[in-house]
Amino acid sequence: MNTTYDPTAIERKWQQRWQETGIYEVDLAHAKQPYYNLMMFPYPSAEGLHVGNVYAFTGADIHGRYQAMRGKDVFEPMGFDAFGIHSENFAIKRGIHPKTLIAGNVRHFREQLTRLGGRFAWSHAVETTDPDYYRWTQWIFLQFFKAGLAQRRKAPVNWCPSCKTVLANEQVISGRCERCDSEVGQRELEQWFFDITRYADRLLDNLDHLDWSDVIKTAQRNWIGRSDGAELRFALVKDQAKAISVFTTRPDTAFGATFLVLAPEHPLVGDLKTPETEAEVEAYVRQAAERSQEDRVGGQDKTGVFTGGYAVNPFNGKQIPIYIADYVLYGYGTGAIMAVPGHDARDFDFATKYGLPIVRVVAGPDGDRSTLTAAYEDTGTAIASGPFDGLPTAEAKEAAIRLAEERGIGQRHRTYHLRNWLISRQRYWGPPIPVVYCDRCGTVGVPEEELPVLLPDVQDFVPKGTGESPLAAIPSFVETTCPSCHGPARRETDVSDNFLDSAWYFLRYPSSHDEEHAFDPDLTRKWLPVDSYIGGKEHAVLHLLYTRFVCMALHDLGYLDFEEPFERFRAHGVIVRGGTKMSKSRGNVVNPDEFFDRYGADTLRSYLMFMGPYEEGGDFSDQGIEGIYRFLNRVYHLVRKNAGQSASAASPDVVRLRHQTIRRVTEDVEGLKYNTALAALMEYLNGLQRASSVAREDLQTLVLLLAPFAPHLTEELWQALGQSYSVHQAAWPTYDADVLVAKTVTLVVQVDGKLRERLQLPAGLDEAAVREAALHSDAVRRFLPDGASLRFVHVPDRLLSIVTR
RNA sequence: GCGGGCGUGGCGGAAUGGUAGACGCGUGGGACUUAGAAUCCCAUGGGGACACCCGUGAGAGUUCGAAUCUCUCCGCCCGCACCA
Repeated sequence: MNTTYDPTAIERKWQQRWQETGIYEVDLAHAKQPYYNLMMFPYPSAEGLHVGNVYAFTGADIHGRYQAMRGKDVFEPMGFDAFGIHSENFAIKRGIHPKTLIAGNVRHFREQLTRLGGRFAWSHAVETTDPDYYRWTQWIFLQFFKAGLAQRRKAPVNWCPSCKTVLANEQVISGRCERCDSEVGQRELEQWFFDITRYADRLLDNLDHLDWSDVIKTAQRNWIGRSDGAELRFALVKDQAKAISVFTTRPDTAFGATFLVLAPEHPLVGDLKTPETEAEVEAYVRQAAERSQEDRVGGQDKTGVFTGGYAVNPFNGKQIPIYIADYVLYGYGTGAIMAVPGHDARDFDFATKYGLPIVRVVAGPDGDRSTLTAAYEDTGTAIASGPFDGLPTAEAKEAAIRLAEERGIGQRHRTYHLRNWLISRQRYWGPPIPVVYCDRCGTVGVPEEELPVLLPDVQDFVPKGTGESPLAAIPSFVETTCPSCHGPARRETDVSDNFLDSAWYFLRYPSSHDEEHAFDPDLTRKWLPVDSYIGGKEHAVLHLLYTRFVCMALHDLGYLDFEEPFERFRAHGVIVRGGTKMSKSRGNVVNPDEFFDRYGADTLRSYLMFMGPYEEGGDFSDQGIEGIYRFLNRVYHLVRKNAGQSASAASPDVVRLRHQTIRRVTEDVEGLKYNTALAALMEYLNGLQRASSVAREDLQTLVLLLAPFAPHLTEELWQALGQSYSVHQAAWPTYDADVLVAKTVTLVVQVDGKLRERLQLPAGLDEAAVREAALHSDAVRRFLPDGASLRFVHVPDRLLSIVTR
């Protein structure tokens, strides 16, 4: 008998059997206990599956396998997110058409995912680049267009000079392009937007009820960035009919507003300048336009110039000067602020630099009214504020808003950090936006029956940087007829953002073969919302926010009966190596293929899960993986050696250990604490190896509990134990709480908080008996002063604490 | 600057108010072997006058009892960042 553990042979054998028997496919229409187990589908890069993907998918797959053994009909689909700038840029670099490139990458990814041993329902795989898929991406665009949620308008937008396209706000990271790290500039362009800001309140408020990792909820709350305050109008001195609107969260400090500041791009700047200031103002505006976003934001030193104009502070009637400065952002609020240097640090800096008056209008705690040496930004009591004097900040805010509304100089207002979603891209590799421009009929949506608008198969797909997509250079694509009047018309040549493709893929999985609908109403009702979604934190405000928005909008349009797509979302951690992030430049990237070859998928899966808590990630060590490999070897040999034995009765200790292990592993797997689940299995194995005899049931339990982690090895051992195929369809073991109760316990005795004795006692003793036992111990008595009065704290079966003080 | 997380042996980590360091790596010793590999067994936080003391980033506090709760400080990681 060959008893060597040969992962390569075992894994190949069972992968083939799983495929032949289709055990991971689900009868979607008739499933009794549907459980939708989702993970973030990958971007099929040329480098192949990253170990980060392996980590993410393994953790989610273990969850799916566990749910299946709990009797759920688990649907665990997989797909490929293959449109977008990343693969397009790579294709340009290599001079290979992205279509060719992606096909090869997808093939490679599928092989690797199969080697990983995931329980994927491959018959429902989707590829976002498939016309049968993006046809429905275009369909969603059209529904939004018809509902007025998709609009084309001119706006200042982020422009990546290297990718030669616009970017959504979420794709600009500290002033740089998310994809290529180039510095992003601003351009005023006509673009397509999805009006996600209309949903800002719902996107924010729904978070309270979602079972999601807190990190993600916090990130979304911050990104949406709702703030409540007022919009106030300051009339111009020169022309009382004109006013500057400002947004403030502190209307209570309006009496302290000693000047106004406009963003350099503000439309009223032209009206304000005087012959004396004109040259300086124009120079500043020009300079601001040239500076990159990063430069403007980076420097803490504030710059600005006086426009020459004055406004009236409507609260105290004083004339105050109007400045322009680039610390005020055109894109936020109204692009203008009332500067309250006494109570805002930025305004304080600016006022100090340009010698502007600083007035205190909020007294600090204990009525502190001293002269300010720095901005006082906390709350307090209003002073020097006319009718608001003596009111605490919160009340003064309300009073100020009321007063503004009564006098018609402003109103309550709420604003958001969230911007509308810019979805058009001047690129080739994406779904064409299904719109036609007609001189007579205007902007017309492509009729649904004409979808998909196919992406033409062309040789030259390199972006030109003219602000137009490469598609604009293809007359056969551009020239068309108007669907409405049949006259000559031009197609939209921009493609949609890659994040639109991935904002609905999980709706498509169950309906992947449906040619009539984007998603079948019955299947969708049965399978959605998703039961469990696991993915990376990096998508906290990109994918996860867009997805929620798309579902909410589809719900409002009557296509979905839920508004939140993911009931439960868990963010997994990040794998590092040697304490630092893996990157090509550091040369510390783990190539999964190497480890599949050397140890097998079961070992790599288990090791990745053993490195640390799944939600926190871990440190990959080439030596550490040996420990898991040894563990699986020991499991293999123990089971093989004892498989033939009859179901002999095991010792009570082993029985209790078995039940304890079932409980620990079950609870840990439920809580994604895979590292401690494996530790419990190791302890169990150690216990079985030490035991004089091992019963059949002990081995079966070991195999069942290990099955989600090491699916191939356990399948092999399940067969060796004479059980019927498949271990992955067997029932998860249960434990008996009565068996867990130990007959003897180790009871710890503390004297004044220090551990002095461990007593082996029968379980369930009352306090009097425990005291008696403790006071008989020399180790305890030694620390008890003569004649001291003693106090006792008793924790049954755990501890007795004796206090002498 | 704001928000979130983290800080425990040589290393990854366990313990979320009750035996600090489970489990694994590494290391030392032993068994088996002609030898090695593999495997198995024992030991492994520091100190020590060995029936003890110290120890969870630092300091204080609450408690019979704190890695765990509270406050202050230091350090690291992640997200956002002149958001009015």
